[in-house]
Amino acid sequence: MKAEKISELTTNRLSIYLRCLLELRSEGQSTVSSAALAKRFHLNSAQIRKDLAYFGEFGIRGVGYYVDTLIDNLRTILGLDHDHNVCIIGSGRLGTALADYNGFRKSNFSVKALFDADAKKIGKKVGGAEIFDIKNFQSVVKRNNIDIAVIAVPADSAERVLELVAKAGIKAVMNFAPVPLKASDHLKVRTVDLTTCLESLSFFLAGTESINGSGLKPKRNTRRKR
Amino acid sequence: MKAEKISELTTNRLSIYLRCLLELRSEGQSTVSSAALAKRFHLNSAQIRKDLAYFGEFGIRGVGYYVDTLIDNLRTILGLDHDHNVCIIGSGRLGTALADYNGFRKSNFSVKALFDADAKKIGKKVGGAEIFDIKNFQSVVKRNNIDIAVIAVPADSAERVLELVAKAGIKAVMNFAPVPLKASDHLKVRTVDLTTCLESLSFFLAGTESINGSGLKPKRNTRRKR
DNA sequence: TGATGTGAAGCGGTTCACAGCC
DNA sequence: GGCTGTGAACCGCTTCACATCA
Repeated sequence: MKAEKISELTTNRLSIYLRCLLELRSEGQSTVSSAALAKRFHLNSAQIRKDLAYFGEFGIRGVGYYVDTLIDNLRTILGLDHDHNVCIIGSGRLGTALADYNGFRKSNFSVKALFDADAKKIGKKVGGAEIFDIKNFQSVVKRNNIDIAVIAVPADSAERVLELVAKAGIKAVMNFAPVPLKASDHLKVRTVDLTTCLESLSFFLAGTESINGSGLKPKRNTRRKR
Repeated sequence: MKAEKISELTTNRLSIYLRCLLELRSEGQSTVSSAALAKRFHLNSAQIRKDLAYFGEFGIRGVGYYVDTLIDNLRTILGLDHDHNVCIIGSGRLGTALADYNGFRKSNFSVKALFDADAKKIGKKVGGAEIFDIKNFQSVVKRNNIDIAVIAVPADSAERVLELVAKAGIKAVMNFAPVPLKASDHLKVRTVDLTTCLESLSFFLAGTESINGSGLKPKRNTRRKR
């Protein structure tokens, strides 16, 4: 049986839809049409309908969607109808910040453990979770029913850590190390690459400078033919 | 003059290529072919060539690319041939973690200031940068030549902060608030949405459970026709 | 009437495959 | 011979437009 052939883009949008619907519900709305949802949150109505229709017929023609039931359905689809236990590998600046970060603690995700190789850190607590020795990775993962791993180690350790994660049977990984880890079919990796993100912004800035400045393209030796 | 019609996907890849080339250089390689680069880092050779060719003819047929000169060219293209000054708005857990985070301090990006509305925080130092009152945003930005803003405030303040950022003339924004901020032509926003990322992983996990478990799809009321 | 669900068209990005050049 | 640069084919996602149904 194929895992799923629903693109990451779609699942990301489902998450956004859920968030939007929660906002609407908090405002007391009980139904919403795809058009209204789209206008309110700068989305595309056809895309909303298509994304949702992939999982069932949740809407009512002439009416729209019931906010409450659509929220329930999205939560089920996204696997948010049960809790997820998260571990963070690497308790440097980023790792501890993430452990402490509210976004991870809210909703259905709770950080159950951190890991490090540095003996001085082991045993300390960060945001309610203990730092364990990476040597005990597998047993701590099993004991705490951890199903999501966050990789927050330096680039050169990331590959090795991923193997460890895979061996422990974890199937979902959020990777903050600036390396393109290759996922297998049974292990999904989402890489959040802050450096790439910044450099991409820098590229954009380099382009705007030429607009505000001389009108020349930024200096690039870019004669098409030499 | 059009800003650029180069996709975000392309610029992200340019950043990756640069990183890969730096690694090759540190290993003493002086030339590399697109095929070798692709194989080594799990990329696609045609895509590498196409991405690079967009900016000039950097390669030599029969040889490949000179690592050194390609690095220089990529740095120029990405606007990394000069420094960028970054500010972080919101000095909560995430904001301070980012200020402290090495990834932001390395290379050409340096965090020059943080901002907050909480009087108790103002004046404190985080990772070498001071926390300023958000009221003085514009003047601090000007004084420090800040050209990139990181938004690390709660969702409900993000929109308001973005206006402030735009008004101060900043054109590049990295957004960690879970809201789809809409960028204008002159202001580029990159949103890093950790919640969406996690929920997308959760979706994937919900799908794999059916494989390991009963063979049934995860419980969704997904009869196509009712 | 009003909004969904969906085939079809459109579009952008990726990959192929090869002519052209070193 | 080897590898780049690039038109063309391909593929997948997005958007359109409308038949369908409450």
